[in-house]
Amino acid sequence: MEYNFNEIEKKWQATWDEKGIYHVQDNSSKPAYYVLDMFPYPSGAGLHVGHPLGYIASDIFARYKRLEGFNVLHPMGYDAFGLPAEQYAIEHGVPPAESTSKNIQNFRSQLDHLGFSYDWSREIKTADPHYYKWTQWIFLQLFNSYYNRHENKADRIENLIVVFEKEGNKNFSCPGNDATIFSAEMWNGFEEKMKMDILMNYRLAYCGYGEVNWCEGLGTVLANDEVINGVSERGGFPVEKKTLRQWYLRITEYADRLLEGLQHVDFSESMKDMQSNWIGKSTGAEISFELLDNENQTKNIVVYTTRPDTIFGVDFLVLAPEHILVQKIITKEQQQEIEKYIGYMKSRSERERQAEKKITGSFTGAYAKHPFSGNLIPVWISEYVLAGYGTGAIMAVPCGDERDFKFARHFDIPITNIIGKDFNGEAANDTKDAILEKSDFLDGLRMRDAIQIVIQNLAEKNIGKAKVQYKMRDAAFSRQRYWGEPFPIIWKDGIAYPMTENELPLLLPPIKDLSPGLNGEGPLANNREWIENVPGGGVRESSTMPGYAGSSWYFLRYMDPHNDQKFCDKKASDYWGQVDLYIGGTEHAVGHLLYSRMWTKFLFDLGTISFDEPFKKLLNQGMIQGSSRFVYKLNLDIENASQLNAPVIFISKKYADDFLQKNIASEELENKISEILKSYFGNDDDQIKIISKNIIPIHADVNMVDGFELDINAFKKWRNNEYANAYFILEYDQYICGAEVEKMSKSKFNTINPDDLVLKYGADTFRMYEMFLGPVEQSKPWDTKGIEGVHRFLKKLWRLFFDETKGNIITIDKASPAEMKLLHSTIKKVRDDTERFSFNTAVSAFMIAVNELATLKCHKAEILEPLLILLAPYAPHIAEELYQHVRGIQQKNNYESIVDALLPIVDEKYLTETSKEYPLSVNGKLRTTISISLVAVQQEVEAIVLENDIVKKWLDGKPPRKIIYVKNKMINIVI
RNA sequence: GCCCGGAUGGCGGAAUUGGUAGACGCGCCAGACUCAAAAUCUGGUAUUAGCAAUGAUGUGCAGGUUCGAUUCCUGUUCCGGGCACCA
Repeated sequence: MEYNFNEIEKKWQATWDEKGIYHVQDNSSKPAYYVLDMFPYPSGAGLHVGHPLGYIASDIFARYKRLEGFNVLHPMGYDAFGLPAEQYAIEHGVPPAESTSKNIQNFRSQLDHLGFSYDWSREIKTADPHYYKWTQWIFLQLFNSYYNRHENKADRIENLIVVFEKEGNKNFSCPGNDATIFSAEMWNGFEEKMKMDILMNYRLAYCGYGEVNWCEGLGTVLANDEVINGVSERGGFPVEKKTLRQWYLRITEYADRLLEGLQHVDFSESMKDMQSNWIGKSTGAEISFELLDNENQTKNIVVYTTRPDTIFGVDFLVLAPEHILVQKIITKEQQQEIEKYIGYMKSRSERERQAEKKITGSFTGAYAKHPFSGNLIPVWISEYVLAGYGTGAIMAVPCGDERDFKFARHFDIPITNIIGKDFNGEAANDTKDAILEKSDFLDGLRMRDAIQIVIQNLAEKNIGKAKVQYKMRDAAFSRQRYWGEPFPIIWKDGIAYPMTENELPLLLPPIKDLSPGLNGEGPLANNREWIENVPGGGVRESSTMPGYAGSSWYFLRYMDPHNDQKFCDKKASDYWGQVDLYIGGTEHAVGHLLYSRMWTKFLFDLGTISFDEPFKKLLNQGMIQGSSRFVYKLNLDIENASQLNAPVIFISKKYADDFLQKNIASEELENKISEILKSYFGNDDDQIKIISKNIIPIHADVNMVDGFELDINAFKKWRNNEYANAYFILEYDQYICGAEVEKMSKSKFNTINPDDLVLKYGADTFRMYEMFLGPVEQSKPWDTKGIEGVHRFLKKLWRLFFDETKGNIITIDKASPAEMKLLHSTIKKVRDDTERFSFNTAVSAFMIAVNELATLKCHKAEILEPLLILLAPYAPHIAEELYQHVRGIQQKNNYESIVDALLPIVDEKYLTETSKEYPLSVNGKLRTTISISLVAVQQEVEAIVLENDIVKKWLDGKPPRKIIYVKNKMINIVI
């Protein structure tokens, strides 16, 4: 009987499905465990071998936990809203709903071939109204909430209104605008519109005007993390700043908790670093500098600094060019120059400013007074100060800050040195450990220690205060797009009114025209019927929510996916709790992971769930890169090219490399080329003059290349016989391709479709091979070659059960101690490895075990049955097939799936030996081996060793200099 | 520029707490079976000297700590990822 993996896998997938074996209930006497994959965006390209890596890892772990006796929640769904479907609709006229559902079907069938244990009854799609009803509901909760800074949690906006009516906002400063201050009487006297505008500045989901990343190419606004080097992540269109009405999430109110929460989750250090860098907390002080004003009334410039200790080293102030005060403080003499500078600055794109860091700036003519010394300090403007961070103004300390130093140098501003010999006059020194000089009351203090003293002093004089700043901004939450959740908001007289819960879901209307609306509005704005069809008057919000809206809470929905009364019943979320293991790529480090952490904290604040971190442990799978192959096409520029077409010639790697390096063809290559030209042009070869030639590497489909050797016949047929008549210059009778590791993508012809591999080797082989490739967390290029090795292993396993001629060879003989030892050491190794996510070494352990059993000719059910259960998470189909076979042999014929089996446990008694040979070394140098009982304690070991004849001889009567080390592995004597 | 991670045979990688470096797999070499091929099996495979036993060298590079370092420390080079005028 042969290992017919296709048949076996089909059979068991159908059986498991039929019996609903992976459906889990929300209550069980078993402990709960939640294993989650980052759900995919169902792109049209389908799955390539990179996608399943994380899914396989999570499936192994879910199955493993199930065998350990846990009630495991392991669901899957689709992040179905998003830009690509809309782009596709614009280009091909297929409605996004249609293409998305087609892509989902395709994804599903690909996933099904791999034998995953998802509970598909819990499948969710973010574009499904039953789902986005609750996305809209959560948005309404955010809209109807503010952040109570005293209690450090979100609270209903009604409660804030009650406070305003009683005492104004003196205890609840406005997060959207510091300058908003009012008393109870003022509040009660405000018009409705005024009140709503003020409340908008408190809401956790709010609408405001702000500079946004506007992408003309996509006709929409992008989040910071969707912009890469000044162009859009998708499409690569240029992105510019534009002021637009936008919805935002006030995530900055959660900055501290998002930072603090990182200490309680098991994320990799680099992931935590990325998040905390993104949040970018810095502590420092705001300091107010009084302006020495000429005409207008006196104004203050408030700067933000993390280094108040350097206050006496301030040589000038710098404002961001966009700073509101700039226009008010410039002197007549400087007016022209400043305007020229601002004009210049506006001409510079974001990209230019990032690319070339020029030192630019202009003097305003104004001076400020130093808060302590009273010295006059010139005020400058410069683009290196950002309007959006801190107060948009800084105090420049050239001796301590590199940028300030360069600026001072460039504009010949005298530099004050407050750190003596620690400043060499050539470069700034940002140390905190220098002793301060020329610093009045700070003289002689270490800078580090001076910080608090300065802040205290400033506070007493009421000219400054300690201040914490964050780099993170509020998250832009609206898109001028069609394919997203509509906002449940009605605009009436410039006021945003939330819809009520029972009006949800607000359905996304099907529309044909997806072109952008006027004035930066989305496509929905063109659908007047929908926009204006509002009972009670008003118009609907025309923008839609961004891609991350639906993905910020989906992990909660899986716990209670069909509930139409609540987004998730608290009983269900209490039972399942946090996601125990979350697997996905690092690319979501600062986007999705930060937003879902915020939403979870918010829902926790509302009391709707009992945990405020969504993911207990995060495992980042590495990317599987493509290993691209190149062929080298020779471009010939020949005389009379108008009449003659040059032949298409491909050059093997050796010659091409040589050519590309030296930029000139070797004699050997020249000869080969002229040979081809001769045969191509026949007798006319005298006429052919090559003017120039160069080589262009082009991607060849990796599926036509074996290792590095091109299958020339397949290549000729490629792309409708495009190169059917091409010539090939070979090396050693082979065409050798160039290679490079790149991201896997269709356009690079380096994608490998898992379906093909599953067909050829089976899902079990594929699963194990992806794991065997290396640590899950590591990125690595795909290489199909090694898959044979894993496949051989499974065939070998099969032959432990079936012989080609004899058929079944399983026996119910008693196992020998050696066999038991092998079994239990394998159980131990595999369990340890699986628990620490070292799946590659676990696969190795299986290989060693099977090799050993084959050598021992061990076909005993007693050994093989537990081994199969152990293997089931990795290779579920073959394990189930053989397991049922073994149980049949043992006459346990009632069907019980291996899925319901219990994982074998390690019996230490088979692992311990009574004595062990230890290597014995002298001064680290291996000398001999010595047999010592494992139960011996340290003193005994010493005695045994010292009694050893050889050792005695070495020691020559003298005692050893150092104690003997036994570390379960070796013994060493130091003399 | 800053932060984080990494570097081990021809290749992917292993070495879990400082303790016999190179497990396992690929590839390659030789052999068995076969008319032959495939499949399968057996042996070999870091470098170097040697017929061999064996010796020397060896985990990017230069040092250090230690009886002993792929592992810890200092410096340095290269590669990958993230952030980027954040005061």
